[in-house]
Amino acid sequence: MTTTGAREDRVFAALANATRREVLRLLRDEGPQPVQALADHFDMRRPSLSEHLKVLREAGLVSEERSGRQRIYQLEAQPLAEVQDWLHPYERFWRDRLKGLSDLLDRMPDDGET
Amino acid sequence: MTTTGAREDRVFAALANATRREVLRLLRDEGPQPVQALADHFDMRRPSLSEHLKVLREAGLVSEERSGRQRIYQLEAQPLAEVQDWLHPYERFWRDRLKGLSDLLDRMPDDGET
DNA sequence: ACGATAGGTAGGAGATTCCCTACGCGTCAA
DNA sequence: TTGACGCGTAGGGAATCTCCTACCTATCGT
Repeated sequence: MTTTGAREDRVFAALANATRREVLRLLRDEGPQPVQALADHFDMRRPSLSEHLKVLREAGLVSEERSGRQRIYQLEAQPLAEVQDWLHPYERFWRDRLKGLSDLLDRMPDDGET
Repeated sequence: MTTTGAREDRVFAALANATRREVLRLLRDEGPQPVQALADHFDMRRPSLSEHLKVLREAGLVSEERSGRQRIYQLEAQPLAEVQDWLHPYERFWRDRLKGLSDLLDRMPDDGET
């Protein structure tokens, strides 16, 4: 119904690469940009960056808008909102855990396992 | 400074697989379990699942605790908290954007793309 | 029309992923 | 001790990833 898992696969896989995460950061911090401006930040040939942009596009994380002979890329944050939704059911876990842990450590000084 | 990106690579890569995400969900919803109990949920040989567990371990997403000849796996949510932290600077983006979008959709009923 | 510029696509090399079948190691029950 | 059980590791094969060097199309300036 809502998820085959395939969509999330794409988003997470897109995020599993430092270059692509840096592209997202650049688009977030510096706004929409053409490919060349992005490419200047990387030690990589432009066609390789083009493929990273393709991965990001197919994950829905960026969109392109043609402007003359340039392609202006823009951040599309919706898939990231979905990641946050996915994360949500785990939230109580690290809350409970960290809170309970510090609590525990506070009141039982005997434990000390490896 | 704080990140080479290598750690985040591992976490995102670990999450970029439906089997591994399902393992995390099982550990979250059903609590700590030995490998065999997890394996029962998948159409996959046990050694393959073992490798998925290894990936999750190396990403810090699960921990194992030996109990006799069993290995009890447990969810470790801290890397997910780090993912949420990573997500945070993007949050304002989808807030702004979705608000503007629903606004737009509300007042232009003509759209109808393929 | 011509050359330069912006950027995507083709195809290939090397690494990595994801599954498999063997097999090895430690633990429990007899 | 012998065997069965729980689980990891070795090694291999097909697919995918990530980079590269060509090369192609479209647009701009002259």
